[in-house]
Amino acid sequence: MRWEELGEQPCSMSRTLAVVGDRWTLLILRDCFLGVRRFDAFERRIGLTRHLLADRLKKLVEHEVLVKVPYQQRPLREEYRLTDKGLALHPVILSLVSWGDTWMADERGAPIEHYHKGCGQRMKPVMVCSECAEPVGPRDIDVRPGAAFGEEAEQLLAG
Amino acid sequence: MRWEELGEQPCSMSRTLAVVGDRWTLLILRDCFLGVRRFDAFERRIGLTRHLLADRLKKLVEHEVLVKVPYQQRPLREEYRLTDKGLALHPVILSLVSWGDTWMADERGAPIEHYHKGCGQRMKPVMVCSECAEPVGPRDIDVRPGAAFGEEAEQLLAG
DNA sequence: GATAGTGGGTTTCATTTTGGAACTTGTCAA
DNA sequence: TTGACAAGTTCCAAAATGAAACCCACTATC
Repeated sequence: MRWEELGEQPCSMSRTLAVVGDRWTLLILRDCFLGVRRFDAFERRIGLTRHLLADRLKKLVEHEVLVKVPYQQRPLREEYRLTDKGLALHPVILSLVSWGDTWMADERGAPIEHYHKGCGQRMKPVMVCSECAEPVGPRDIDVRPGAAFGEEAEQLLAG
Repeated sequence: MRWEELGEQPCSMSRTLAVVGDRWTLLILRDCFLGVRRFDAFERRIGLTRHLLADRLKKLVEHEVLVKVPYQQRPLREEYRLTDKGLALHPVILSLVSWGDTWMADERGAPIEHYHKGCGQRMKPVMVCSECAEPVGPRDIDVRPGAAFGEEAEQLLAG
């Protein structure tokens, strides 16, 4: 399967990965959430080639995860900012970082610590149910084909 | 930067991506959470080549995200199961799927619906603070270099 | 007014990674 | 004896990546 086909699958995960399922893309987004906005800042921080950086940024703009906003005229210079669609990826970044903190830390502990501005304490993100606010684990969720996806989804679930 | 270097960065996100930052790997993990365990089931459902599937499964086993468990002798057949480390990736999968449900759905709506076994309702996952249980958004978190990472992290944050 | 620097790219080309398809191995069943 | 099944491995062409050089519009410095 190719990238293009991936986005056409009847699966929200495949469609999401068609947009962000690439190590560089996710590192770019991590930096966006830390406030990085300019081409050369991404390049220096992430250490990927200009070639790929240009390509990934273009794709993120096409998918409306980022927008180019001019910050100076003559010469025209534009920076990249998260859209609402992009900001909505926050839980993805947060859960990736949190897993790394817990399972990939070396003897020195987590490289970066997260503090919740609301309560001031050092925190970890926790996933809860939108309806009853209880934490949700791997065994707590029932997956059912969406209304309009009877057949296709049956097949997927039948694997 | 190469894959190998990625895992050595003083960044939990990089380290996580060194393990799961690949579209195939994440699709494999999605299926694991749906109960898929066998080589040929992954192959049929995901549509990737046996070649790559073997490679990705091997890496996931090396990183202790999956374990091989025999389910029959003569001929020896083994299946792949999530370890605790692997189960801990649930929030990652959930947040990826949830983003796709919201931002990549077509006119037919989400392909799969999630129901919380605890309360029986259709749900979305929400990220909250482990300390005060309030939802956390992109602007609600302060990021500070971990105790032992003063210099390295300063550099990263300075970008 | 020549020279160097900055920001944001594009081009070129060798090296890696993928995709596709066929082949292997151990075992059972017809 | 032939076929099927599960879980891989091997081979080769096509696509993606990494490294480095080049380009362009301006500004600031000598």
